[in-house]
Amino acid sequence: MPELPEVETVCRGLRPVMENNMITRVEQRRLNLRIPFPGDFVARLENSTVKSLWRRAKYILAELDSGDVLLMHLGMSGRFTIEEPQIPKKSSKGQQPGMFHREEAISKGSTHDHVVFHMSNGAVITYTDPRRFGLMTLIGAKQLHNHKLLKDIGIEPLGNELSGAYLAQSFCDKKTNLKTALLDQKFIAGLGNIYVCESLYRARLSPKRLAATLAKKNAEANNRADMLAEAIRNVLTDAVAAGGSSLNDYAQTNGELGYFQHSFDVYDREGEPCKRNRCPGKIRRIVQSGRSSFYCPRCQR
DNA sequence: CATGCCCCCTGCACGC
DNA sequence: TGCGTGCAGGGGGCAT
Repeated sequence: MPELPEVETVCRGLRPVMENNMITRVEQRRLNLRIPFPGDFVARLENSTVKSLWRRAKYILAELDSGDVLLMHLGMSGRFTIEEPQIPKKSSKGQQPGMFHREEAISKGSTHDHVVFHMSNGAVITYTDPRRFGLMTLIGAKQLHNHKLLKDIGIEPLGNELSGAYLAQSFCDKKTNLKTALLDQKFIAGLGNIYVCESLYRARLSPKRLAATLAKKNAEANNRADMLAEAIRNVLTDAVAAGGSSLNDYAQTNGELGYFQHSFDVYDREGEPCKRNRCPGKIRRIVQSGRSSFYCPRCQR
C-alpha cells in the first residue's frame, strides 16, 4: 500500500507529465471516492495548467493557474498510470510481480479506473483505486493551510525539523505507547504502519514502550530519542531511494507508478527470525490501536 | 482536550 | 474446486 515513500515516488513520476502542462479534458467516472468529488470538479480542472506538484504527508498537491489546488490521496490501493504518446514497445519479459504492461493496461482498463486526466502534452493519466479509500478534491489556494485535511498535520519526517529533541518534546506528556504516538499524524506527517514498525526496529525500541520515556531528562532517553529520529529518517530515505530506482525501470516499460517491491525487516514477518546479526529472536505480531505491530521482542526494548 | 473505536471498500488468504 | 468468512489498511469522525 502506498506510504510516504511511494507517494513521493508517484509525485516525482507525475511531475514531468503534469507540471507546466494544461489539463485539457477530465473523465470523472463516479461521484465519490472516500469523499464526494466537488460538484464542479471537472469544470474547475479543464483548461487549467498545473503550475507545480508536491507532496505533503501522503497527499499529492497540484497547484493550478486557476487559483485552485488539486488535492489527491492514494488511500490503500490508489495508483496512477501514465500513458505517453509514442513510447517504443518493450518486451513483456522481465516484468515485476504485481505490475502490468502499458499495452495490457490500455486494453484492459478497469472498472476501478475512476479519473482520467488528458494533458496538453498528449499524456493520459489514469487514477485507479479498487478500494476507493483514496480521495480527490479542490481547494482554493488561499484556504489550503486552513483546510481540515491539512491544518493539523505535523512535521515532514524527511525535513529538517525531525530530531530527537522534537520527539522528546512532542511525546513528553503522552500516555500512549510509542507505536500509537508515531502513527498520530499531528506529530509526524505521513508515517504509516509499515514504516513505524521498521523505524522502531532500527532504533531497537519496543512498540509497547511508553512514548513519554523518550522525554526523560537523562542521557539514555536523549540517546533513544536521537536514535529513533535517525531511524525514521533512514528508513524513509532508503525506501524513497528504492522506489526512485525502480520507478525508472518501470516508467520505461509501462506507465504505472508507485508499485515496487520492498523487503522489510519486521513488517509482515511474524514468526520469522530477526534479521539482526546473531539475534536469536523471532518476529512477533501484536495489535495496538487496532493495527498490527511487528517487532523483535529480543532486541527491541 | 485526549483517547478509543467504527467504518468506508475490495482483494485476498484461509478453511471446509 | 468453489464458496463463504474474515481481515487488512489510512484516517476522519464520533462517542466516551
